[in-house]
Amino acid sequence: MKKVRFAPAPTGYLHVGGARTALFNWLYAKNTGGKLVLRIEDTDAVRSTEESTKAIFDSLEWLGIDWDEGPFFQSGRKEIYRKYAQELLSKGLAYESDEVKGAHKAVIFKLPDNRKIVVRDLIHADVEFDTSVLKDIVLMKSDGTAAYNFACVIDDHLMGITHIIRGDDHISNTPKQILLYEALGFPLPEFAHVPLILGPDGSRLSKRHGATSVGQYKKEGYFSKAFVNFLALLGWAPGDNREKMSIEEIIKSFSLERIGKKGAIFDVKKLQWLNGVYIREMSLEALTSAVLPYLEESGITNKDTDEDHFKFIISLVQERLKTFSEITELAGFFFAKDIEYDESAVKKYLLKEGVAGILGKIINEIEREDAFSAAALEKSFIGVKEEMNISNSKLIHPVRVAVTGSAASPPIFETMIGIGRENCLKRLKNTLSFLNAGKFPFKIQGPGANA
RNA sequence: GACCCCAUCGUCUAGUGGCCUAGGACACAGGGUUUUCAUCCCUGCAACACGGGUUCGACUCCCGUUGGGGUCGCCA
Repeated sequence: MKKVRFAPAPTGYLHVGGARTALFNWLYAKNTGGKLVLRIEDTDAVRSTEESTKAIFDSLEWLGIDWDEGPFFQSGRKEIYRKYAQELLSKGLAYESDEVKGAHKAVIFKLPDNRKIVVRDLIHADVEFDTSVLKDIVLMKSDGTAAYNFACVIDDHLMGITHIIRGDDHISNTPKQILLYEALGFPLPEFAHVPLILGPDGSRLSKRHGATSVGQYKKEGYFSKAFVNFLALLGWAPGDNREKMSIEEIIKSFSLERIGKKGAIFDVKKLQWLNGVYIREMSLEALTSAVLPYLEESGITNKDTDEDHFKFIISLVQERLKTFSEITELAGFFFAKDIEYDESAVKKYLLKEGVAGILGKIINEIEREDAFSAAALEKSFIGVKEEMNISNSKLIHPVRVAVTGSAASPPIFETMIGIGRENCLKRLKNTLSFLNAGKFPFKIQGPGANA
């Protein structure tokens, strides 16, 4: 039985690189019918925090990654590490440091001279190191806790890990760990070092490239299934051109052999596209509940809005959404008390000859008609069009800007129905008075916003 | 700097010596549908880093160069 592990240090939120490592481990376990162990590497008492641990659990849960054993905390296993350190000490393979840095004496592993260590890696070929380029390995720190390479080796052995799947950045630790496996008399596990996730400039993905924590992507309104799908395709490919894959399909096709050796740049554009694909396939119910928190948070939901009406509005923007959070931008005007206008839309469609007259006419037509349906609206629009002898677009565009504040919206009749008769009338009249006053409440353009 | 890893379109990748005038997806550009936007459809753009070998034949194998990345903590 294969057994893998995910072993994050709780010194910050779950990084997307860590998330992918966790995912690959999880996928490997699922694919082979093996087990996944979760181990929290909190030997650094100063930097490890409970919040981080919690954030990691939250993110793993959001991603849908569960584990079969653990979580084990290294902070609770000090005695175990101490025992093995003592063993190496008494065998003469390790020595105590003379440097006094803390309450204890650090225990350090003495490296053999000029030995070649070959790391057999499932992703890379064999990688050879010479011990002459390595330094002695700290086993126990002078604060009495175990150092990474030591705790890692002992735990991986004691927990029965058969395959160590971890980031590429650990490859240079591996020869040291192999030496420790040997010294301790532990059998060697298999290693698979997956390439790192890179930022747009090709260097390791970090904060300066933008969002790096899984929590951030959740917050920005990405659907966990889309995110996982995207992550799986970063450095791994099924080999048959599939892009959108269900988690079951991914599990079924997953293999270590198909993981690439090259670092992969995190392409947010592709994530957005994939997220849009998932959103378009969501049920209205699911999408509505996914999107609701964003509307509530920005305070634009209208409590009077009934469920069906709400869903109707969601259905209008569903295919336009790339992330859940965009709902406020795309559907905010349906709920807003007073709309703000996009400056360039006003210039383009409202500040034109005859627009005031056209808006006045459509107000009349709508007021004269009791019904407020697509059919009724169409009748009103045709009425104005014929009476004023104007083209459809001469009418539709100004009305759209008048009722939404924007030049882009879902189809005009549905949009108006979503806004409601009274609100439409009110906005039309407001627009008319702004037009007369020559002054509009313009939307503040955020950075990157385009008219 | 030392050691290690990596190298196909801008990006993610397919490709394991002939199937390659190198395939798909994202992005981008143009067009159609929608008198808006989005969706959808069509078209286009665009790559084997370079130089040597090996071979009847190299994107695929070997060597070198260049470029990029990672690691060099009593952090993990």
